[in-house]
Amino acid sequence: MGHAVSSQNVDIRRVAAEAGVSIATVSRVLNHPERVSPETRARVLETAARLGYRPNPNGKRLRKGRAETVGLVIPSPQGRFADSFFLELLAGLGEGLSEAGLDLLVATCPPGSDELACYRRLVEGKRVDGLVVARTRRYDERIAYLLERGVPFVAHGRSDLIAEPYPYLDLDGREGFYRAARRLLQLGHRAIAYIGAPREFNFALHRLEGYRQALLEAGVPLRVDWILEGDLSEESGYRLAGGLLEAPEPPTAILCANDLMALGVLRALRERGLRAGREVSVIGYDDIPQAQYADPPLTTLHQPFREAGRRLVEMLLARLGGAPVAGLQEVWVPELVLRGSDGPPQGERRFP
Amino acid sequence: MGHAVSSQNVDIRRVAAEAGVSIATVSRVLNHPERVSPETRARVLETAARLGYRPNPNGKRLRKGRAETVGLVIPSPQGRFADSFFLELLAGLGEGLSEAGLDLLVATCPPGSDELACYRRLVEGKRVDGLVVARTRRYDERIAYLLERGVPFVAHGRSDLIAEPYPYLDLDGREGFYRAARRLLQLGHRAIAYIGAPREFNFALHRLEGYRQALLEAGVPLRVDWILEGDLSEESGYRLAGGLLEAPEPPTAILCANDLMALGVLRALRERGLRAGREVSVIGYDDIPQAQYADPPLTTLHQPFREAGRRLVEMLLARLGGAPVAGLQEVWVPELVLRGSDGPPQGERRFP
DNA sequence: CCGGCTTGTGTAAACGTTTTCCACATCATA
DNA sequence: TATGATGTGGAAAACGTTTACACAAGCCGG
Repeated sequence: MGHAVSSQNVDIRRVAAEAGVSIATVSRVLNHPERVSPETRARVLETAARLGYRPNPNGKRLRKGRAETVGLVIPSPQGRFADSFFLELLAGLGEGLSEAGLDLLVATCPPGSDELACYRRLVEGKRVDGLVVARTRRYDERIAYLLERGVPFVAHGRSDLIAEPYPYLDLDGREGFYRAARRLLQLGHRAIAYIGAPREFNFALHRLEGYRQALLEAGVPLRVDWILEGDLSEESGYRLAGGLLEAPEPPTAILCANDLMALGVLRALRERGLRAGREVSVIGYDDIPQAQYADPPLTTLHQPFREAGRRLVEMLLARLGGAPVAGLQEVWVPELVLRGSDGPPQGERRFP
Repeated sequence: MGHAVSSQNVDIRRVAAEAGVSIATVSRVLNHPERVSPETRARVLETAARLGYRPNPNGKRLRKGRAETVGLVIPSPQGRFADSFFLELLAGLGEGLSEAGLDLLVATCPPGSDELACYRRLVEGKRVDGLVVARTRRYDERIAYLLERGVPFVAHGRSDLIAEPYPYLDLDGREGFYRAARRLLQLGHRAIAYIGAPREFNFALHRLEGYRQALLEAGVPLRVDWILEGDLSEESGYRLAGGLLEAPEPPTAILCANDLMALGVLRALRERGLRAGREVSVIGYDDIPQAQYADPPLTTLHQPFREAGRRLVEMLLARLGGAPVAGLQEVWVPELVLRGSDGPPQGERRFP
């Protein structure tokens, strides 16, 4: 009945005194309830609740030698931070972690500073028990570092050039773009260009590979002047699309390694009076929020980032619990969501 | 010369022994360098560096009774998380905090759960020394709670219904929309509609007030059927714009309380074959990344969230240092950035 | 030449937990 | 009734810091 007390500074000692037991017992009630008799357990729980007792995390952390915290480093680029990926991931991570009673430590890495230093600060400063590594690169020095130090972590995305096994959850860009390209081929397209991502990123090669495979299977020869590399920005999509469209023989479809570049392509089309989904088909990748408000709404590959975040937490928890890496490698297939930016090619069209 | 040692478990005792001093001296060297003689200081620093010593934050936190951590609670709505606001803010906070040697604890608050519980967990669980409160509401129970408990915090945005003073940094929505409305008036518009935000949010009233003031000063009577309230989503902008445009006497300009709704308005216009910036002018608020890629690019009010984040850290630091609230209340004026979605009204136009 | 002040360092006591012993009942069993 | 086995709870030792206090040495002015 007693309502909450001014829980200003109630520690385990206070609870113990109030309940007429030793602090060890209080601790046991909270951490190993089965090792204490039901009567005392009930009594302790009651007084703890009455006093509003919350174990001080720092005492706990110090004693247990753990941080009870998981880290995430977000690179924060110079300009606008258009990247909702991290926010979605964050939501998933946060939900999963709070259920597990762990804290989430977020460090942002300013553009200039080297990223690895941020990781070092968290790891060597014992601020986290484990980490989530996002946006993996082809050879990812962060992963190499964490493996070398034996720090538990999970990666969102693979890093193909790292031999040693580690836990990851990846979205299958190869399969995704294989499906996207097949969609275009089935619509009748044969002149399909590809605007890719910097080779540094691991996913860049996977996506390109999906595109190649689909075309080769369909007997469509690859054209080297239709395989471009952007920097993932809207601007670069716009620029590269301009080049493609001005060429004597422009493609009838353009596949983009991310939505931002696809939006740039849409802009380039609009400027030339071309309609996406009619004269030229465009497919993106990521399904960022803007995609559905684009004109026309962008056909793209959806990646369930929030769900990925939740799953990553489960995997990390397993890893922290000592589970072997073997069972902790997953690849999900992104879903092709059809909107308005793709359609059958229009045979008669010709533009300079 | 000696290169880094296997810094696996080097604690202050180890450094002390190696340097031939007591642990107190090592601690002093690190925390109060001036209280130790230059010679020993140099010797200790050298050995600490050689051993790769990093003070264990948990020991420190326990002893000092502080968490050395600042908290931020991000509400994570159900659907897509289109809100780059938090990411920008996060970047600013992260940069500022890491300079100050503080950690940033991010908690995400799932839609169902009550937000206050998240704050309570952080505060009463002694997980943070201070908090940043974003997206303040007209009467903000989070602020009331923090004030009541005497927890240091800074708010991004004001909460008008709270009497007691507290530190905040706000963007002046009144002034912002006053300027936006004046811009439209100067272009010659007289039929200006307003799509606002839920009254629950504090900024909603400020923005509306700016709109009203500008119109009243210009002698333009307010029309109640032109003052609408959306829910900040693209969808609601689209829907409300539809209503405005179908009316017998549609407005020539629409002011929106955020960019997302403005994008919805643009979509509604496109569907009706109307061009934003020609037949109807549209101005948004926030300058989200999508704004510059919209068709046409959206004229809007820019809010420097990252800079705000940095400043908020400074303010919070001052507050943690015991500075009085008085000097910690700032209001910045957002900047009107002209893009393509506004223009002079076209007198002869009429549509059903 | 001595009391007091300054300067530099060491000793030891916290900070609030968890956990490893141990001690003590209680109880069934021989 | 002695003897383990079992269950329960207490005492105390960590975990790695910071800091109040004590102490020794050196310096100063009287």
